[in-house]
Amino acid sequence: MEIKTDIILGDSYEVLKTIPSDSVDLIITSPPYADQRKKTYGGIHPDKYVEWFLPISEELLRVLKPTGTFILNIKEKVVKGERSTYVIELILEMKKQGWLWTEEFIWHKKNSYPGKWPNRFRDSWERLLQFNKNRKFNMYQEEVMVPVGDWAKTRLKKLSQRDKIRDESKVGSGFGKNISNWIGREKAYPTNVLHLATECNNKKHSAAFPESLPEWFIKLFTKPEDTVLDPFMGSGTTNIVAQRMSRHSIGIEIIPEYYQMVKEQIRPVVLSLFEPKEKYGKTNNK
Amino acid sequence: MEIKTDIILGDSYEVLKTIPSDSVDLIITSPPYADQRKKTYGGIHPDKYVEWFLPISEELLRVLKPTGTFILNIKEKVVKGERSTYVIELILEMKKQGWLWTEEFIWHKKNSYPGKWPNRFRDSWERLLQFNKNRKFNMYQEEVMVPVGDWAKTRLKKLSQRDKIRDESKVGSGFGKNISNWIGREKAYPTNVLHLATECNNKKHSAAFPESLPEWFIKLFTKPEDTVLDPFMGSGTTNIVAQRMSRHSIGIEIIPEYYQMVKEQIRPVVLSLFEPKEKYGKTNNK
DNA sequence: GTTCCGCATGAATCGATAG
DNA sequence: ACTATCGATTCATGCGGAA
Repeated sequence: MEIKTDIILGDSYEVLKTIPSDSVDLIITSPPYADQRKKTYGGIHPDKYVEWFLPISEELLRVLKPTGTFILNIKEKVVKGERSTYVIELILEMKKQGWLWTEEFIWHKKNSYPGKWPNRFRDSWERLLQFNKNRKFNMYQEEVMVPVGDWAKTRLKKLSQRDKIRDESKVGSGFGKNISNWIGREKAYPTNVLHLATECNNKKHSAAFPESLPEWFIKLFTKPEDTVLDPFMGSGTTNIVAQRMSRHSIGIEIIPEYYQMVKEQIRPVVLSLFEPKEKYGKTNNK
Repeated sequence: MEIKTDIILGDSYEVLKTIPSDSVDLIITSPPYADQRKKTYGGIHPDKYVEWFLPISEELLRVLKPTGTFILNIKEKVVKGERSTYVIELILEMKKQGWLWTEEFIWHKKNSYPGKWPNRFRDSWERLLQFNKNRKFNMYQEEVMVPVGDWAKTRLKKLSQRDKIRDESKVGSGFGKNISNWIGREKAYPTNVLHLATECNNKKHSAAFPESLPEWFIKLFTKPEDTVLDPFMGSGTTNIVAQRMSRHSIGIEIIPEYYQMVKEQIRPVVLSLFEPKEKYGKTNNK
């Protein structure tokens, strides 16, 4: 079996037009946010964002298989003290195109960008909008069930006490948590809130998500040898993870520097296929 | 100093019209969601929801002080496998009324409703939309600072060793009740993600949100003797907390049973003021 | 007086069945 | 065809009773 990882240099909209209809199982991307990353993408003004994105989402709707899923990582920026509305306007417009707005996951960024402002706190979450073509789509829930170890850990952190306190607290009785409730349990289904830390080890690229993010959705929505697409590849996280997980993938990037960087990162992995199996090896240097 | 807690029986829109303009410092409410709580509130159809809410938000805009804040707790339900759009439509319409959509907090509900479905996970978050009249508004960030450090780790270790631990804090992430316990430690500002469990408390009536939720926003956006308004009072959580925190408050409720229940819960607390101090006594029987 | 175990119960959602 | 109701699924939490 050979996994094909197609890295394409060019404008997203133009390249998408060359991709066959109904050929992609999962689209996962983090497009340039409005007016962000000016140096690299030129920055799209918040007022023009929807207008700019709609032709692209139209093409994405075309290339996605009927059973496929589109995960859009996005967050509105603050303009003049107010949250912009381009994201929610985009949702409404994409529905008009025929997309189903199936779900909105929350990505809780544990280590959010530091800073202090007089009238707001640090922004530590982003939207992960799930869109589909049909009500029926492929979803492999068992693949992302949380194993005991991780689950118990996260629970333990938030655990308060095993000793109850009745009335000295304002909020009423304390927690009487029964440890046996989770010990011995093997797996549980996750929820629509994802707790992931942002990775800050990629100095070159301006806005990349952690590998665990595409990994989670690739596990959830695809099987090996399915095809994953990232129309705004950036540092190529999606494609690198997809290849490691034996999924075909396509990455589109307009900036030559990023394109080159990903190209070089992909190559050694391909070569390693001719060597003894090394599924999750350190062949790609992240 | 006497704290006034006004519990009013009646239709929200009608009662709001009797409240003076620019008189409220904080509005925090959780209106009946579309098609939810049918048994008690009749249920508003998703398609009619915006239309139903807009006259009310118009009045809320009038009664709020220029420096005040409106916190709206809401979440869209799933209809035919898709998320409804009435919440995002509401945001757009409220902006047309003159509201500023300042921020969106996420309430991460640790104990979300159970269930398993082929195409979605459990919904474990809700929106806490912040609206303002002006870009400048009152915000007392220091009041909600949370302790940082390794105390959680230490406690975790003790816990695993089955030592006796007394912990009056609700959770370690921004809603500790006895923050004074941690004076001397370093403190940090919270983020816009709140971690709270829903309270499944009284057998009779379920509270819309846990007490720590209004408590947090009351601390953040008001000072003692300010006025808090909840136009959909329900079980009166907001008003009970406001009174305990020495804020005047107004609660509006259309269901006589809830109205009566809150009335009875408020009275004993008021009376206790004439007795020796009993700040966090069992006067309110939750 | 503490700790542990069992159990009821939710601002849920889907699919099937009934009018 | 379109709404109304019901059963099944699932799990964190609070509480009562037992060890």
